[in-house]
This record gives sequence, C-alpha cells and structure tokens, in this order.
Amino acid sequence: MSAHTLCVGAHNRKIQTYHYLNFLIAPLPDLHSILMEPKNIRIKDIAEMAGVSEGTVDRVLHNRGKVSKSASDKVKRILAEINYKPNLIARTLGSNRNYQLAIVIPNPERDPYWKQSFEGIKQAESELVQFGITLAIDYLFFDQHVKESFQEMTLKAFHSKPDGILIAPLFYYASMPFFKVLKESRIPFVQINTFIKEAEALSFIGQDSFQSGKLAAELISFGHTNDHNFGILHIDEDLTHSIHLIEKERGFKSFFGSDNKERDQIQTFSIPAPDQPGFQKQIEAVLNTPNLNGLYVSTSKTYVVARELERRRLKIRLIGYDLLEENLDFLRKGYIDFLIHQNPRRQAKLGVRSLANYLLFEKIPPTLNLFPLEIISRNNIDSYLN
Amino acid sequence: MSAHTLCVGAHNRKIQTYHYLNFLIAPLPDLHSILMEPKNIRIKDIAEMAGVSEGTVDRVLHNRGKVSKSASDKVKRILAEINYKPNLIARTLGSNRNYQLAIVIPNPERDPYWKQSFEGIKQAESELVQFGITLAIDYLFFDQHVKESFQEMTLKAFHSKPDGILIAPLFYYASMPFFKVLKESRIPFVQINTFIKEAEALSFIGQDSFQSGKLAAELISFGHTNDHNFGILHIDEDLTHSIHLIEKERGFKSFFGSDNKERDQIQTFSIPAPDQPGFQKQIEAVLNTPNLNGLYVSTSKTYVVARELERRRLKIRLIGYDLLEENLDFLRKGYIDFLIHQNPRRQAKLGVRSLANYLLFEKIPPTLNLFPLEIISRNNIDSYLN
DNA sequence: ATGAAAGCGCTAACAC
DNA sequence: GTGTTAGCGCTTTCAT
Repeated sequence: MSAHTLCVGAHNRKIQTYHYLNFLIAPLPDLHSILMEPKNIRIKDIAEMAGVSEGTVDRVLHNRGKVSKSASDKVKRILAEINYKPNLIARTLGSNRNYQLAIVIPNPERDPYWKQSFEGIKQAESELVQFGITLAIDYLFFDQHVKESFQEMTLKAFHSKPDGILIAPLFYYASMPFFKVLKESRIPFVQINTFIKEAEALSFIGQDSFQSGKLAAELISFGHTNDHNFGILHIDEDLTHSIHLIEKERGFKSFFGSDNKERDQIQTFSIPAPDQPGFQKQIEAVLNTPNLNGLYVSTSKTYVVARELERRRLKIRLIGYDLLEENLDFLRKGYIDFLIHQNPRRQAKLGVRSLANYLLFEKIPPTLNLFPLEIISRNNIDSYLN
Repeated sequence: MSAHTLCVGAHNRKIQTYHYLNFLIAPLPDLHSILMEPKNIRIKDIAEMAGVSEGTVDRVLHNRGKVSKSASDKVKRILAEINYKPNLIARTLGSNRNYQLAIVIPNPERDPYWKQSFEGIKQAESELVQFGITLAIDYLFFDQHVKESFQEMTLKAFHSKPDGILIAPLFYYASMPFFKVLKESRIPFVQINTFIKEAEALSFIGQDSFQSGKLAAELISFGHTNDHNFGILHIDEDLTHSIHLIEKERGFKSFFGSDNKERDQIQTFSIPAPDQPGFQKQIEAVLNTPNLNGLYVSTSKTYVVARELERRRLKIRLIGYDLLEENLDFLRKGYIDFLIHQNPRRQAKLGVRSLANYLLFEKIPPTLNLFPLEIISRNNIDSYLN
C-alpha cells in the first residue's frame, strides 16, 4: 500500500490535501534507517592507524620534513589506501595565516570595463572575509595606454612580496620580464583578460579571442543573404602590443575566409578616441564606406559608433563588447544588435578565488579557464543585469 | 625616485630585464608598513565588552532564549554598534550538525535534461563535502509525465523530515497542497525550473519563461525582412499543468504582437513524442505548413525536429533549448540556429548551495534568482562546454 | 625525529 | 539565567 496507489484517481485539490493531512498524523516510515555514514577519516585516525602522532602525519602531508623514512612510509601507505580528504574548513581555521595579494590592473576610475573587474575583486574579497579568510590585497593600478606605468606597477607588485598576484598583462613585451622574475621567485600569478601563453601562469581566466571574433562574424552576417560587406573597427587602441585584439580580428576574418570570396569584403579600420583630434573625420570616413552592411567594434567602446549612427539616423548591423551603461542604451534602442559579454566582473572574481583556493587549500586551478562567449541582445539583457 | 622614473625611456626588452634584476638586489621598499588590520571582532571580545560570558552572547545571537532582558540589551547594543560578522568557518566547524536534504526532481535516467540537474546536485554535494560539510541527501525521483508519481515523491520527501527541500514542481496543482504543508511545518524549500509564485518558496531558481519566449522570437526573426510566418511547437507535453511552457508561448507571441500584424503569422502546434503513434503524421503536417519560415520548440527536444529537417534536407530557422548531446550535433550541422541554454546543472547546483547556506549560515538567498537567458550558436558552443 | 599541547572562533552541553 | 568548558579537525610551537 504505497502513497502512489492511494493517490491514483484523486484528481482534485480537496482530496489531495486530505491525503497530506492523513500522512501528517500517520506514523512516519523511516526511510533513512540505514544512513551508512562513512564518517570522514581525520588526521587523528591516520595517526592511530600508523602508530605515530598527529604531528608526524601533518609533517608527511605537507612535506615539512623531519620525519624518519620508516614513519613516512607507514603514513604514506595508509594515506594512499584510504584516500584521505582533509577538512578544508578545519584547515583554514587552524592555520591562522594571512595572505598578501597584489592586483595589477588598469585604473578602474578611468574605464568602466575595469571598474567592473575591480568590483569583482571586491566581491570575492568580501566573500572570503565572510568566511573568516582575510587577504591583504594590494591594488596597483596602471594607465592602460602607458606602458611605463604598467612596468612601474609590476615592479611595485613584486616588491610588496605578495603570496600571489592577479594581473591583466595588457602589454605583451613589458609583461614577459616580469613573468620571468615571478617564475624565478616562485610567486604564483593568475592572468586575466589577455592571454599570454608563454607566461606560464598558474591560470589564465578570460575568453578565446579568436573564437570571439568568429562569433561576431556569425552574428553580423546572420540572415544576410546579400553581399557581405563588413568592417572591423578598433577604437583608441595600439595594436602593436594588444594580442587579443589581433586575435579577434583574425577570428572575424576567418569566418568569411573559406567560401564565396568574391562577395565578401572585410575591411579593417583603426581610429582614435572620440576626444582626440581627427576622430570626427575618421569615423565619418568609416561610416561612408560604400555599401557597408555592418561594423564589428573590437572593444567595449561600441557605444562610440552607436552614437554616431544615431546622430546620422543610420542603421547598419553593429556588434561589440560588454555591458557598459553606454552600450546598454544603444542596445535597447536598436543601434547595437549584439554585444558579446566578456564578464570582467566574473573574470576578476574568479581570479581572486583561484588564488585564494590555491594558497589556502593547495587547490590547483585549471591552466586555461575560458569563459563562455555570452551573446547579449535586447531581449536577454535584463536577465544578465539581474 | 620611483620605479616609474627609472623605467621611462627603457623601451626594449634587454633593458627592461635589467631593471628587474636591479630591483631584485636593491633594498625593498615596504609598501605595506601600515596594514591597519581591523582585527575581526570575536564573540569573546563582545562578551568582554558587554561584561557577560561567551555563552550569553551566543544565546543572544541565535535567539536561544534564557537571557535576561538587561544582558540581552547590552549585547544587542554592542552588536549593533560594531557590526559583528561571525566567522562562518568557525561556525561550521563548531556546530557539528548534519543536515538532511530531500531532492524532488524527475528521474534523471529518463531525461538528459534532468540528468544535468542531477549532476549539478552531485557537484554541489562534493564541493560541500570538500569543505567538511556533510549533507545527507535523499533523492526522490518522479516520472515527469505521471502526476501521481510526483505526489508520491512529495509525500516521501515530507516524511523523511528533511531540514530542507529542493524541488522542481512540474505539476502545478499537485504542488500546491505540498507547499502548504511545508509552510505549516516550516520546512524551507527551494524551487527550480518551474516558477510557482504562490509557493512562497525560500527561493526560486530558473529563468523568466515569458522573456525566454520573447528572446526566441527575436532570434527566429532576426534579419528576416520578408514575411514572419513562424510556428511554436510543443513536443510531448501536457500544457494543462505546465505553466512555464504557456509562458514561453505567450512571450513568443508578444514579440510579434504590436506592429505589422498583417504580415505576421504565428501558429501553435502540439505533437506527441517521436516514439508515439501519430508522431510521423503530425510532424509531417507541421513541416508542410505553407511558407513556414521557422519553428520554435519550447523544450530541449529540439533535436526531434532537427532530425526530421535533416531527413528531408529542409532548412528553416530552428530555435530550441538546452545543450543536450543530440541538440549539439544539429546545431553544429546548421539545422538548429540557436539554442537557449537553461543551464539545469547550474540551477540545481545553486539550489543545493542556497539550501546549505541557509541552513548552515542563516544566509537568506534571493527570493527570485533568475538566470541569464544564454544564447548558444555554432560559434560559441564550445566555450560553453569548457 | 617525534609527540604533546595550545590554539583558531564558534557551538552546545552542563553545571550552578 | 549565566558562566564554564569541552569539543570540531587541523596547524604550529615547543619540549624532548
């Protein structure tokens, strides 16, 4: 006589409710009589099994040395057998160590994109504090257009002798010697945003720029049955050291590469920031490209183009990056068709978490943590802003 | 004499490297002399400040009663002043309580979508175990097509007397009495997947179905300059109790609602599962709809349509849900244009985490946790599969 | 090289 | 009502 049979045929609310009440007063069948708790093994247990003290087990676990071969062997064998899982909570409580982190990113005050990264770091920090983990975080902000300021900050970061570093290595060549030094002094670091393979970072967190460009190409040409005449536009960027922008461009072009070459025309433009002399003339020239069907802006400065389109009441496909306030406006108005979300906030948050987990729990993060390429349109934007 | 000035003008790698070495042997400027550690306040400190014992403070913190008004007042005032943040890690270590959870979801063995949910739960569980938190989880799987089996499982869940419940309330009417009982017995529960407002759950985790339908409409018609002749297709679903499918449908239609009524034609179809009699005839009829430009499948069974399209070498816009293996194939081949990702894995994972945080840390989750409506296409799919 | 013991901050049982 | 105290599992220091 199971609940099932009882319920069959009871198809209206009244009767169902009655059933519930029925069960409330009925004796409760104990469905959990056999709980089979595996009772987690503690260091103490291992010590007992090996006939040594807790201290010795701990020394073996952490390779702190000062253990005789025989003792070490005994412990290690047991460890292998039982698949010991340390209680991480007890671990952090026990070791009252404080860790120093250094964060090297562009100044969040000067760029909304990096503002979001900064917020992500703050978020991760307060999360950790909640759990009783206190990291002393040192912020080194550089000017993303001045290589020397980047270099200065890497130096400062290094000299603060941190236990770990989170860095956005926007300057390729200026980064390499820093990474080399970090490697030598065995300071773990996580890189976000810009992927530098040779860095041999503990972890890279960001997106696949090539694929990102390819995705932009798919979106810009989706449903386009006529000619493919598109432009890729870099705004206020020095391409010589920005590998990830070059990658985006490559990806974008690769999408059109294979077939229908005769009908595809992809052009690259590079223009200064809107407050720079020459901007107006150059954006004018770009927008006046004959038969231009769409533009792909390689950074979050997409709104710059949207603004010009609006001013001219011009409608072409426009694809760009990131959920900045300025971009959202134009996305809603229809001047931007799609944004690809790079999620700087989550990148940074995860970066800090990775470092914390590594330092506190010896948990090794994935070498490559590629974020999803999130497509944002007018109708899912709100679901992203939660 | 800052690092900055030293570096200016040093524009090639050699010299940069030299700089680093230079600094390595130079005396290290201590940038962290004033660390200003706020030294987190402990219960012990509060006890001292209030001139009471730790026990009393604890009783006040947790409303355990047995505290004189005067003592309680003193403690409360101090608490308010200093903005006490308990050390959550110490908390879990200290209270060695074990919590019982009950999970009520469709059988993961019979549906790949729910398989992913199940995996999310497992993931959350193992994460928690890692941290020394052991939840005893009770799985109650029901048949998503049989209301009675759902009812049976809710009863079982209730009788296991859990500390919290995670439930996918697929059956609207059958859910209500259960929620009522849960409310009466003050058992907190989190609902995933299907939103039932009246449930008054601790938290709902899922997507905005209406908006999801609207997004599908945007995607299905994007770049379509000609007629809008689209169909919405429910496969193997009993709409009478599936509010969220009805919502999707409403959202989809609402997108076309306002303007250009004369050129838009939106039809609704409902067909049985592919292994049911009548399927072939009915899908045939759907695909033979004159001038059909696209189909929107309301569930993860999108591949069913894609398969039929492939068989007929037919290409129309196809939008559907979720990253099932079957769907991915057709997305890559181009028979599916976009998938909207509902992320069942993350929904479930977060559900368990919410319950755990609530029970262990008294952390109240958001009443409404609406997930982003993730758009998946051929070119970002890999970034989602990581 | 090894073991004993004192914490880490909080909980909960137990005297008074 | 209130204070004291013994844990929770691990780290770390200090004798030995």
